[in-house]
Amino acid sequence: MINITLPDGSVKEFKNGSTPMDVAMSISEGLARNVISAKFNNETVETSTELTTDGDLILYTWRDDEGKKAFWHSSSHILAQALEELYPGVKLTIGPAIDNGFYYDVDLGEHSISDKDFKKIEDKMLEIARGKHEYKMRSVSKAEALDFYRSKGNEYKVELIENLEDGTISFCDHDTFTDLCRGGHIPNTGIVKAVKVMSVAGAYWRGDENNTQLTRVYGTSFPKQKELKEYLALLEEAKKRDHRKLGRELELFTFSQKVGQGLPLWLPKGAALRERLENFLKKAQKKAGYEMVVSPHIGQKELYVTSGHYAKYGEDSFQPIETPKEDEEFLLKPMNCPHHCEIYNYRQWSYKDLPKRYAEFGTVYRYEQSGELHGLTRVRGFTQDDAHIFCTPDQLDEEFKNVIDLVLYVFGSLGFENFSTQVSVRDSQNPDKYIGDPASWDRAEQAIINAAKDKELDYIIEEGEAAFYGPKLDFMVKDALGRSWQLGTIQVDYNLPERFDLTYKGSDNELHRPVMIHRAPFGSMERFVAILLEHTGGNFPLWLTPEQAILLSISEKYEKYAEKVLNLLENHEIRALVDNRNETIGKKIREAETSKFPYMLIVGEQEEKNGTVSVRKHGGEDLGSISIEAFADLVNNEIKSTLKEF
RNA sequence: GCCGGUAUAGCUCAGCUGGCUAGAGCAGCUGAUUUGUAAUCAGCAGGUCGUGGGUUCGAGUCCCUCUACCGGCUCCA
Repeated sequence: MINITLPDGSVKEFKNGSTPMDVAMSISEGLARNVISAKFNNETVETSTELTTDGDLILYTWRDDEGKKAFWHSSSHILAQALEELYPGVKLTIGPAIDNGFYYDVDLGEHSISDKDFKKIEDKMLEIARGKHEYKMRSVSKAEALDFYRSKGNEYKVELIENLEDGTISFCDHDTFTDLCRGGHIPNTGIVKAVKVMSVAGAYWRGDENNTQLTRVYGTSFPKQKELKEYLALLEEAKKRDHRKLGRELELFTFSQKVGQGLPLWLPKGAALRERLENFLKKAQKKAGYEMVVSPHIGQKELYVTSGHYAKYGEDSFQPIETPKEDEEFLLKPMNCPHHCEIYNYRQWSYKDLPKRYAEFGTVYRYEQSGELHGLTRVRGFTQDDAHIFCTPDQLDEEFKNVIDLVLYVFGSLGFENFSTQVSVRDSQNPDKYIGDPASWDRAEQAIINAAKDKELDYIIEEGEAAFYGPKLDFMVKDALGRSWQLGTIQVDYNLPERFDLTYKGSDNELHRPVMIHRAPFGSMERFVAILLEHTGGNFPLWLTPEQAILLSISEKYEKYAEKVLNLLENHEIRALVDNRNETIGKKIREAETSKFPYMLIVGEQEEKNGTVSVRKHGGEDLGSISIEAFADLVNNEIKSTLKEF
């Protein structure tokens, strides 16, 4: 007999060789019907794995993340079988579960898949699923595994197996299909009731662009048809929050084929919104002891040779601008730091002067590869809310923490609550990728981790994600479709002070090297506005939104009164518009709703007589008829409650 | 940059296997209507079908080039 400990702490005795499914059955028939995967002593097992020792068992259903993982992993086997049957000779590589489904990377050889083929693949998958084939794991020797895939001519699996240790290799069979697999499946294929091939894409073997490009087939699956429908509806909803769509509808920005790809054009409303964001940050920065500076959009090539950026990115960048005079070369500035270093260098500093905090909304240009451009989140010309802090090594910890406070203030004021933070450190395997001495790197990485701990950030450490000149702390926020984007960033740099020979006079009357912190709470104005659009669905905080109210006149008789109210609102610094068109009030309200005006002020006979406005909130709430002053108070109080002082 | 897809009016989209002067809704303009909390009615105007080339008696439709956009991969100072 063996003792199985369940998550609630209870211990039950089972016959040696009982399976997780047997355990589920002993608890309830309902659980047995729903259990689709399990962990035993923290290791993923099959529901059919025979347990032969005492241990902790967790049973998972579709409701658990682990259950979904098993479900989608198992679904990827079905996809692989379908692809093998439909495209003879296809070579399978890897096919994991991902956030909302799964994919399989395959080498199709002569074949190709386009969205017209999706239905065919889905039908084949469903046909396989309906066969209710059990997933059966078996151990194989390395030699056996290699033989199997060599005979199939699948060099990818052979490569994978060659990197595995003999004795740890297993295959999973279901129906006529066999795959190299570590395990973690649902009991049988029949549990998969709904499948959808989402898209195909190219993906490089092992993520290296020098390798063969494989075809990645993305899919998702569900235990019920209804859940698939709901998921697809959710995706449709998310598309409505896409910043590219909202940006056009709200007339914030546009792109032009003539101007060029990745070069956004800000429309008046978008430019005004940007200005409000800038002023908001400028105000906080002033309190935090920053000074504004201004630098030009180009700099001599030599500047970037000094900074090291030219060696690193020169070839893959916008190429130098040549002038009529020979031997002059200028680069569009890809970042502001070298300019700010030279600003620091304009005179000699004492340790008593530090830290110096130079801030600039600096527009930079980077030659992003064409396929990487994406709305406002990835562009070729953008404005960073940049600042560089030059401080003594002693001041680093405190300065870093102050910057974290500023970033948290910015995020809080704009309602970003679901962000994660990432500490990016060196890739220990590739020390050559980084410039600067290892001891400085160690110090900087430690300073960041200490600050993150101190500020109780929920952070993860990512190896190999550091910039080539220093480690960083990034604030990540997801867009409408769940893709993660870096917004705020704080980076420590020991390298540029060295390269630009930055110094300060210490109390010992000797010259010392300052430490530099790069930081941008928004990251870039473009990306920040994009993500903010998707988070708010275009319903910006009242202090930021383009127009806070729209006056809707019932008929032409009340035009004058509407204009008068508009003037009064302007006196209260409320941004408003008048809709005096000859349209029904119903239509004006409908359009004001779709245009996302936070407040609609209806004015007609009653309002004119009493000197009031009838207030309707976006969404339909009727606040009744109130005086202009009362409305102004309403707006200003709402703003005060969301926008605190730094 | 790579793989796959898309491009028709300001916006959202029809236009089947090639065959009369390329359609609709919304937006716009003109007129009627003077409206009380999500679409008043009528009329008008608007498109070298992304670009350049090719096949064909004939191309929005088929083929190629380029450009831009979309989903991924790689990249992201």
